[in-house]
Amino acid sequence: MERDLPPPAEQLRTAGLRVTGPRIAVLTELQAHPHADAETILSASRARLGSLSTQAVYDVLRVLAGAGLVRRIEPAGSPARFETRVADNHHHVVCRRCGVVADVDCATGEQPCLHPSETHGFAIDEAEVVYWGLCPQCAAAQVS
Amino acid sequence: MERDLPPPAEQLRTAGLRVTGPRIAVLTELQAHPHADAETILSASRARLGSLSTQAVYDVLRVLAGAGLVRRIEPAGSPARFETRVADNHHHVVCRRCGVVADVDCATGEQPCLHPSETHGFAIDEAEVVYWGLCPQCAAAQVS
DNA sequence: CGCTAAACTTGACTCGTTCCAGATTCGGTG
DNA sequence: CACCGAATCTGGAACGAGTCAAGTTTAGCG
Repeated sequence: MERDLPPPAEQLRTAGLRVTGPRIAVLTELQAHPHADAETILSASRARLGSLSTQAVYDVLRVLAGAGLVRRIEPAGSPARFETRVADNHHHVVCRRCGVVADVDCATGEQPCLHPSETHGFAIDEAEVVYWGLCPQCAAAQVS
Repeated sequence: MERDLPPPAEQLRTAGLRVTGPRIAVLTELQAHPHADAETILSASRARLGSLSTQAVYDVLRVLAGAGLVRRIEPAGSPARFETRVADNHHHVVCRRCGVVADVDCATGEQPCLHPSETHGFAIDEAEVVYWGLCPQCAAAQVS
């Protein structure tokens, strides 16, 4: 499931971005723990570097998202989460109870539902699918 | 496109909810202007009633959503929006630029993408699809 | 018609995130 | 290897959206 990704420093250089400690720390952390929110990334990266400011993390995440190195997802009722799987068209399952997120490969090939029946004249460029349900742990907890 | 809905008071009674001014005002406003956010609903309902507290609107919306009379949607980067189309399985197109929302009927029948390739053991009960793009107005504005 | 739980009011407050301004550090080109 | 501008820091204030808590009103049953 985890593909080999180029090391963070190389990713940054390829994207034409400066290679800095905070950026490497954030990218590394995100590759290790996908779907983390800003606060989680902050504390993990801070531990990794010794110190790191809140703004630095938000700045870095915005830059990385702008460069296409990370993707920002915002499930309803949850703070924004980030992931490094960007190239492939995949979707997410979100647990209604604990909010945990898992990746789901696209059900119907490449661009799945990108062609709705009627578009109202919109120029559509992305179809985002979120599956809602209960993760195994929460489902078990609910029964008992 | 707009189906005949029972009047708000009747909807409330049928759902076993008390019939109050704020609830009728919110439902009426929402039927007239789907995809409105809480703030818009608040000011419109306030105008309709003379006065209405912020909290009342959030309370009413939560109760109505809980009773299944309205549906809450939260496109990323936008405050929560509400609509009265609840029974049918339909999705939304959201404009990246201005945030306007439009309804889209489900492309592939009843429960469209409700069966992803791999569920990671999740008990999935809903598939939510959001199409991202540009509305006709914003697309035109971008070209010029 | 009167009671009571449900609904509403008011106002303080949380959370996640952004912005601001100036001081400082640091990556990478010349 | 020195410089320059981008990146980051400190820390603060501010934001929008929504919630909590405690007191007051009211719908609707009996």
